[in-house]
Amino acid sequence: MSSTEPSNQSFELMAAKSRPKSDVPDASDRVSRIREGVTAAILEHRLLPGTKLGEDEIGEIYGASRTLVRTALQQLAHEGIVNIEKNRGAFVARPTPADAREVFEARRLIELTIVDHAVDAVSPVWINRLQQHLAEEREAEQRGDARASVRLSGEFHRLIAEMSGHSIYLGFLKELIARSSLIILLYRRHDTPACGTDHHAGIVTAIRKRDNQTARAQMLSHLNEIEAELFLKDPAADELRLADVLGA
Amino acid sequence: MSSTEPSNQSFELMAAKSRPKSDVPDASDRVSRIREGVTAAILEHRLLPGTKLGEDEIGEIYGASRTLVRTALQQLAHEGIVNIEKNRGAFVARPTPADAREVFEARRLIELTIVDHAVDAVSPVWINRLQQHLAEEREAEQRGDARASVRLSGEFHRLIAEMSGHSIYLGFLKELIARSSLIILLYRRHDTPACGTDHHAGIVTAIRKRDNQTARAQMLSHLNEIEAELFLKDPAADELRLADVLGA
DNA sequence: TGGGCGTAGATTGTATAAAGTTTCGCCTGT
DNA sequence: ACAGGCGAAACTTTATACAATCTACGCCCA
Repeated sequence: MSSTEPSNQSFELMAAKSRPKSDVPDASDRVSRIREGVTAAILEHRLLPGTKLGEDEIGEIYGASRTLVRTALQQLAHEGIVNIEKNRGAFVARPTPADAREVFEARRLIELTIVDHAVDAVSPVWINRLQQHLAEEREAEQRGDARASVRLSGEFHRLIAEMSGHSIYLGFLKELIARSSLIILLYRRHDTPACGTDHHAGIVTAIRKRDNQTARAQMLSHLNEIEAELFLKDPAADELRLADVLGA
Repeated sequence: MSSTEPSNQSFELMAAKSRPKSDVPDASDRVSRIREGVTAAILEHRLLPGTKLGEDEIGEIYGASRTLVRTALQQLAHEGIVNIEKNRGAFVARPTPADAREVFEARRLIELTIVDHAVDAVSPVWINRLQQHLAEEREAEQRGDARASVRLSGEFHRLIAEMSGHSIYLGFLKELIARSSLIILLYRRHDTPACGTDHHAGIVTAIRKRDNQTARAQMLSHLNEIEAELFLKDPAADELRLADVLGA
């Protein structure tokens, strides 16, 4: 369970195992399919905050009944990237600036600790996987594929969390990364240069050298830089301000 | 949203608002009712790890259809206190010693930070509420009410998290507290003296004095003491060892 | 007598239908 | 012309029925 090698995910194993004879190939876990599809869309900035996620609509896309769609949406709501309003439906979450500050504070706290564990767990296999990931990031960046860049940038942090072997931190960080993606989409300043890949490379180097202090420092400055690129004033839409001032 | 006063929870407001005419008094949110009922049972050590949570069974208890029960169980599974096995059903989670170590490490990390925020947010209203809670704890302890003691002990930590005004830490800590309850139930050494109330009082005193360092130190030693009372060797049941060795 | 196989019962997974709520358009009255 | 209210459509929520799967008991055979 706390395997530190970059092994296959457990749910993949379970999926393969529990597919005995059904003629539908994806019968393993269709709700996971939906959840990961929507999550990927959010991480790649294809789904914008506030977008309505109708049950029929999604169900038709994935060929699933609303029962399955509903469970997937509830899981996403628990992860904080979807808001479910009673009798209204599910919407892509719209984090407030206050949420954004909380998310980044939590990321600093958790990811600095994760980096420590990652340094302890360093191995050739992991270094290999990290550098392979860096290559993917660079390639997407050169290709100008913004969507892939955003997604890979988040996956880098998740990779280090997996490397730490700390499943609780990993779960927490998954949530924080997904919310960060929404936050960046909402509040990033207009002209943002290619972010992160160099920082990521520096973090990997420090981890490879088992340089605890440098790795932490690099991660901290990386997160701070991301947050510094944000403009955390009241959201652009005026309705939001109204909702904040009057309602909750 | 980030109100630092001990106000009512937002969902309670929503519940009250969306109860216009229904003749059923508990119409607010029956799935929450189920979820909180089961959670309370776990926190009070009435439900033991491994207990089967049949859908029909729970549905009959709460007078709800399986649809709602299923929703509640899925939420609990996401919080890590219930395991759902495909085509087998839901069971109260049985944390491994490795899980226990992760939970307490995460609690140390998060609760030390939460205490800092709580010191910043100190106010007469909050001090009042904390001391009122301490009184409840002492009373339950004198009364010899073990179940109430366990529950209140967890609620103390949640209270400080609410005081910090950091909703993300609060959500994380809720999960960790619930899992801690299961861990303590599974791994606590036989003879355990009345735990915690004195520590809790010390923490409140330090917070009241805005003594940052002392508050952190008290919280740290408190958590360490709880973990020290645990015997984190392989679980009593041998099947568990088998499952760990062979399966995952 | 012990083990393997098959069927029956029970339980969960999924889909569909009924019920309740919200929203939007239209119509009427001023 | 505009404000307010009524009504229908769309959607979510909840319940129920059906299908798939697992567990357990009993029978048969070696």
